[in-house]
Amino acid sequence: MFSKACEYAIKACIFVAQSSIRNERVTPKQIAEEINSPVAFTAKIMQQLVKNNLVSSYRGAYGGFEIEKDRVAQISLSQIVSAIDGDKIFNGCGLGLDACSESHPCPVHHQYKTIRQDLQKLLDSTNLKQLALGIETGLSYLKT
Amino acid sequence: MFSKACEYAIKACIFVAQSSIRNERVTPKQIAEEINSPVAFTAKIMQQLVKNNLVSSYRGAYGGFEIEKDRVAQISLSQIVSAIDGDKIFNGCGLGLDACSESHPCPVHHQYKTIRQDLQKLLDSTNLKQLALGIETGLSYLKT
DNA sequence: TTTAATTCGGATATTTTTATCTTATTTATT
DNA sequence: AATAAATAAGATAAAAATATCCGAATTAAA
Ligand code: FES
Ligand code: FES
Repeated sequence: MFSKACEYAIKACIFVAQSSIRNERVTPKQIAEEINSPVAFTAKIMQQLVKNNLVSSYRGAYGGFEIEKDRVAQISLSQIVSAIDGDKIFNGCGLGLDACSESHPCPVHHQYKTIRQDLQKLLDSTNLKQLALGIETGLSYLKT
Repeated sequence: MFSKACEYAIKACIFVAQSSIRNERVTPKQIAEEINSPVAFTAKIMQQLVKNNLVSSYRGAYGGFEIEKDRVAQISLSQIVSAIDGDKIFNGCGLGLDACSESHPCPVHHQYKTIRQDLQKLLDSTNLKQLALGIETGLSYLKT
């Protein structure tokens, strides 16, 4: 469904969000530890998230990554997925035709469209605040 | 969502089904032509489908691939997807945790579970006969 | 001003997926 | 028996995804 990079990105964002709510910046090392991911690869992904304006970074001592508190509830999963995996998942053809279209549909178009829309709705309506809260209250987990 | 191999497999199966209904066997070359895929790679995928008993193959002159007419309506997309991509898509964690579980859920577990189930229902309830008919009647297309 | 801690960027390495090539084997027809 | 047409199987290649490494730039604090 999502690329490994995207899975890491989502989990990383949740952890950063959770920390940011507590006014704490975090380093790639801390993130990797918390979400059980390779450090350097995670750092690369964080750079992409910064470029896409989903996460803020601060260099030097006492630096690290954070998400502005006010924005935590505004950042949806779909934004993160788009930033890392692009939007093929939201508008691409399920069978890999060059484009998904009503006028030249693939055999599974009608079925697939529904799933795709449901997925988008879901990712649109799920934000980092909700997810961070789930972790905070011990209802869900970022690693095994 | 699906791997390239799986996309090819689904399209190939639809074409083979359509041909089988007309009592015609098809070669990898014909399949590749029809679904716009690399021949040799497609041939490899056909082998996997044969191993998984979804498609029958016949060597030698007048050989090729076919699906027993009676089985066309019994073969669902989920069987094809399982054969090529495995069942991670049906029961794996959306964020890549080792296992998806109610007692140790990832942050998106509840949301993701719904999508996953909807997808499975859909793939379970869609069979090759329906899809081949769509192609046959010009309602859908296997390539751009 | 030095130091330590940090992100950034580019180069490189490894693994997986996608794709190709080549040879062997099977089979119907001639 | 020979031939031609086909799948099977294994080796190899190319591309993409995943992962690592290292040096440069930045920054707060000592
Ligand atoms: S054309 Fe394939 S999903 Fe729309
Ligand atoms: S634990 Fe992640 S989807 Fe169920």
